[in-house]
Amino acid sequence: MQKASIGPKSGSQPAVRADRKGGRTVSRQVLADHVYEELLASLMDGRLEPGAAVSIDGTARELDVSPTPVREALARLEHTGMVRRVALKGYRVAPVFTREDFAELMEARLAIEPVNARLACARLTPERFAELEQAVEDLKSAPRGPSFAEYKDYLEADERFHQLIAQQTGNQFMVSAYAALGGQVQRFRLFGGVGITDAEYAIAEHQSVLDALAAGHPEQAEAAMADHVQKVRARAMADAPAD
Amino acid sequence: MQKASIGPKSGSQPAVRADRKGGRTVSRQVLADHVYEELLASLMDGRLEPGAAVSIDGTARELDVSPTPVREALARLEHTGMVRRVALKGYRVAPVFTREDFAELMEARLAIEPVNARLACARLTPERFAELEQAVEDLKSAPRGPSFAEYKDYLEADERFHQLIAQQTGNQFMVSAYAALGGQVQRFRLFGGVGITDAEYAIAEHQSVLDALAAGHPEQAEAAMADHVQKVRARAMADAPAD
DNA sequence: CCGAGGACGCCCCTATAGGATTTGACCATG
DNA sequence: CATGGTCAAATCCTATAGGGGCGTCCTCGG
Repeated sequence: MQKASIGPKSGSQPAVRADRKGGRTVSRQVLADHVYEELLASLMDGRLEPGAAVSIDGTARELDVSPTPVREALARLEHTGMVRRVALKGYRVAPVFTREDFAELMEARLAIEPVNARLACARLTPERFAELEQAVEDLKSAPRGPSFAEYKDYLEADERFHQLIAQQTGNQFMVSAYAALGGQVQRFRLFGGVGITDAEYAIAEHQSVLDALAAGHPEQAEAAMADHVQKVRARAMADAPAD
Repeated sequence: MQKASIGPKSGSQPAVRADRKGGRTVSRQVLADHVYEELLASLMDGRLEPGAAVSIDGTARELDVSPTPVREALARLEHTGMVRRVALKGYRVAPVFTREDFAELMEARLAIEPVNARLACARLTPERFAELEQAVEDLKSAPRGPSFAEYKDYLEADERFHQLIAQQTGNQFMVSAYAALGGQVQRFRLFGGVGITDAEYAIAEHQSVLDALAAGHPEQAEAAMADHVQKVRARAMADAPAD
């Protein structure tokens, strides 16, 4: 192994590296975690396209690690639905969504996200509310060019908003239920062809949710979120190529 | 390695075994899958108690495999919430539920399962309905002794009923959303102290859901399921030791 | 044109080494 | 005698290296 990188002298570098951030040891990183995050980032920003093979050995070479941590990272990743595994054949990036997949995804979001909004309303703290406001601000100010790279920030803020609400429920199960969907939603935003036309309306809808939360009206927040998800679905079903 | 089991002569047995079931090759099993299922079974039927350490090396020795497939199995298992991992410290079986955890779990079920019942109603096929009926029958006929082992079948049928409804939605995301909760629910049934007193009422509630499905009334099915989950919560919160 | 054969790549798993942490015994001290 | 501290062994996590088996692709000869 050992490509042209900082080569340990004999393949026995310390198994663990104390990653430091801001001069303080954050939490000792394990190689598999690093691989996981690297793969996740590639998945989420479109570097790894749907259907592409994710070779264990290849990834290991690329990241200059042995296959074992890559296997572990992929095993975790599989559970998110972003990669699929076929025994003895390896991993592939999950295929693009069909219209049916998308409809199912939105149906699931519709079951979960309005409830999240309602629950979040009851437990909202000022700090968390500020974070939500920030996310909406970022949505408004993010550049929205025609290429993916140009509105990556927009997508990121969108995802962040929904994630924050899930976290705000204070319910670990709702958080992970949303997390399971959120990754897919984000991937769909990238590859499913959600147009930028989405943005103008979506911002207003996010604002409505935020307003309801600010006013402390759980039912209204729930309704606003349901409305948002339904409209996202309607817009996407209209825009998306009839596959 | 190599304990006193059917010993391959030099540590190079075929990496793959074509598992046969009913005379036909089902799908070639990978060792990691076997380990996964073994661990899952231990977790679900109470052999592995909450808080217990799940050593990689130890499990490997016990199942007579090398650590690598165990690592992979545990990595997948972690995402189910049944085991927790601390970097460089290893895996432990997730701790017992607190009252708060339980409340959160039921809140999440309340968000997801009634929706499942409603969706399932629309897409119910006769075969699947028969399976649901069977599950309720099994609930009624399962022995309900005082020890865990004696009403294991009861718990299994209970879990099966809810799982079938999730599958019946035809929505992959709802299936996995429920799956994420189902494992925890099952574990709580084992360790959380859901009494057998639960059974008499629960059977009637399941029957109500089934009736609504049979009648083809989605809203009624949704309401019946919501009612069931709420009552399960109420009974458990009353029974469970105030921890 | 086509089929056989070999080379390559990949998955899966074993064996094993290194570093860290815990355990337990043993000894010195109050 | 009890107690605390220290050092060594055991245990565990983490990661690497390597090998077996299988599929695939490319080439080369008919």
